[in-house]
Parts: sequence; C-alpha cells; structure tokens
Amino acid sequence: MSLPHAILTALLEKPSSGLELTRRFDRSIGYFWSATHQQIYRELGKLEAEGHIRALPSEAPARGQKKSYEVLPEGRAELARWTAGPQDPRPHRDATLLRLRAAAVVGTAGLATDLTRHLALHQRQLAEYQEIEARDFPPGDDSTQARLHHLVLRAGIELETFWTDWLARALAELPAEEP
Amino acid sequence: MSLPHAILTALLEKPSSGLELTRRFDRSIGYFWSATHQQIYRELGKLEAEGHIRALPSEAPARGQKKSYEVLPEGRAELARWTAGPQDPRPHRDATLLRLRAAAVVGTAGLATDLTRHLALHQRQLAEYQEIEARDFPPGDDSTQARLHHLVLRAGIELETFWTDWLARALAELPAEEP
DNA sequence: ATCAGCATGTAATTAGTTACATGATTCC
DNA sequence: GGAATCATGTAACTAATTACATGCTGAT
Repeated sequence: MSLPHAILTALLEKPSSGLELTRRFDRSIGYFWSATHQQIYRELGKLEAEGHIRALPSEAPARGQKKSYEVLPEGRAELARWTAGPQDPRPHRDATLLRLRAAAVVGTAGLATDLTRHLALHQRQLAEYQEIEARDFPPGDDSTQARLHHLVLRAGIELETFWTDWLARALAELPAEEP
Repeated sequence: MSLPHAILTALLEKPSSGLELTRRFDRSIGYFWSATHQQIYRELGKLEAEGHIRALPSEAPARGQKKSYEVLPEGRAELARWTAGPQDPRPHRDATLLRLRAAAVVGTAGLATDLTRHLALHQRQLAEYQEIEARDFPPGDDSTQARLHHLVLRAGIELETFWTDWLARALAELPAEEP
C-alpha cells in the first residue's frame, strides 16, 4: 500500500535507476520497507504513467540500458499529502510469537535451534544499526532532517534490542532438550 | 503464509466455528496474527480438504448454520512440524517509520496530528495488555504453557511500551506548527 | 411479517512473491 | 567468441483486502 511512497521518498533523496533503488531497498530504506526489484520496476512504470516521476532524458531507454528517474512536482505533492494525512495502523503479523503460542499446545521440541539462529540474526542487525549510528550521527546533530533520520534509526536499534533480549529470555525459559 | 498454522493453533486451544475464530482473531490470537472472517472461512475450507481438520458432526451443515471444527492428528503433526522447523524472518514494513523518512524530505506539516492519534492507540493497547497480565498471570505462574503464553504477552507489552515512548519522543522533536 | 443481528460464504481487486527471460558490457 | 555481471523487465502464483450475497433465528 505504501510502496509508491517509499519509492518517491527514495527518489527525492536521490534520483536513481531501478537497480540502484533495489540496492537501496536492501539497505537503508529496506530496513523498514522492503521490496524486490520486480515490485520496484512495476511500480516505477505505474508512477511514470501517473505523472509522478519521469525518466531522466539523458539515458537511452533500451532494455539492457540504465534508466534513471526523478520525482516531478506532482509526485512530491502526493508524497506530502500521504505523509500529512491520517493513516490507520496496519494489522501486525509476527510468526515468532505465533510459533511460541503453537509450541504451547504442540510442544517446544526443536524450537530452540531456530530461535537461536534468529537471535544471532537480530544481534547482527543491531550491531549494523549501531555502526551506522556511530558513523552518521555523532553527538550534537542539529538539522531537522538529521534528527528525523536519527529517530528512525533509533527505532530500529531499540526494536532489535528488544528482540535480542526477548529471544534470550525465551530460550532461557524453554525446557531443556534431550540431545 | 502462516494463517493455516494460526488457525490450527486456535482450534487446538479450543474447537470453534468460523465466527468464533473470527472473534478470537480480533483478540488474543489476532494480537500477533490478524485475519478477517473471509480469510478464515477460505482457509477452513482448505484445511478441511487437506484432511487437517474436520467439521464436528453434531451440527447441520447448512448455510446460516453454525459449523464447528476440530483438529485431526494430521493437522497437529503439521503444526508441530512447522513449529520445530527453520523459518526465515519475513521482511518488515512499517508505515510510520517510512512516513518520518518521507517527512524529512517533504516537511513535517500536518504530521503531529496523526502521530498523536497513533500514540493514543498504542497507549490503549498497552493498557489492555497490562490488564490481561494482571488478570491472567499473577506472580508465581509455573506450567510451561503459562510461561509461554506469558512470554508472548510480555512481547506485546514491551513492544507497545517502546512505541508509546518512541512516538512521544518523535512528537517532542517535531518542529512546532503554526496554528 | 419484518427487522436486527448472527453466521457463512463468493467475487473482485490489490499487494507481494517466485520463477523466468532478455539485452548490454566487460573481462578473458 | 564465451562467461560473468549488470540492468530491465514478464508471467504466474499466492496472500490479503474490500465489497457484496445469502440464509437462519429471535424479538417486536
């Protein structure tokens, strides 16, 4: 539902081609709104047809050729409208919590292995966020833009901190398993 | 992707009809795996066709008639397999974080109103979780099942606590708006 | 007898995922 | 000229959402 707005945001930050966008959706933007290259190309086509973005004229539009896009005033207006307007929270779905609830009825056998793996993934993600914070947000940041970006990163850091703590607690509470 | 497993879990906890399931997906189960009645009826049909659940014979199978389901051994085995097996974390998508990032490029005008509304929603949800904790998990719980359920609830409480804190901080950092 | 609410469904649309296809460029 | 990689796309499928349809039950 908000993929077009994620793309508009990314393109306003920096005009890019489809593949460049895909790479950015694997890092920064993708930390809170992931998308595959197939989704991105499809959505770029729609946004262009609607007059929200346009291809930079410099490049040739052939198949294997790079094609960069920039946001038009209509696109910026649409993004501003979306940002300011009311939005209902989307329903959440968390497979890990569901799994624990399932384990309460069918047993916890085999669960610890995969939860341990998840714990490691969250620890790695947390470390990555902390590196970004140390590198990009030294104490004493001031611009509104920097403070907003820092807030978003803090959410990532605190959520990953929560999950690492919680998974460690969950693992500690699981009944020991036979080897 | 895990809707069938959510339904199997719910039915193992207590055999139910479609509408009863729908109600439970509006409360307990739905706190971490939401689903609408349309999804539920469709999935019940599939699970029955696959031999994972069956309709309790007592009730008549007509259209406006209640029809309750119970889990068969095959369904329990499938749920145990899913619970124990490896699962890759799904990509996250958080519209609020995307919105803050968008606001960093198009401006924060109008944003505070809706974030304030979201803050209130998270506060209400947190209060509800805390009531459930006080009611259902008095100090000194012991069974594995109770501890697993409590862990899941704790995740809800701590996540809502995070969001209320974070939204309050975000609102404090937004530039004041002209009335 | 009709209306409100319970209960079960169907249909159409949109969003997201997975698998595959194709051209261009560069390096060997 | 062949392989590897960059870059852009199509097609098919699965999951989720939105809107609508229909029968049953009990109250007035």
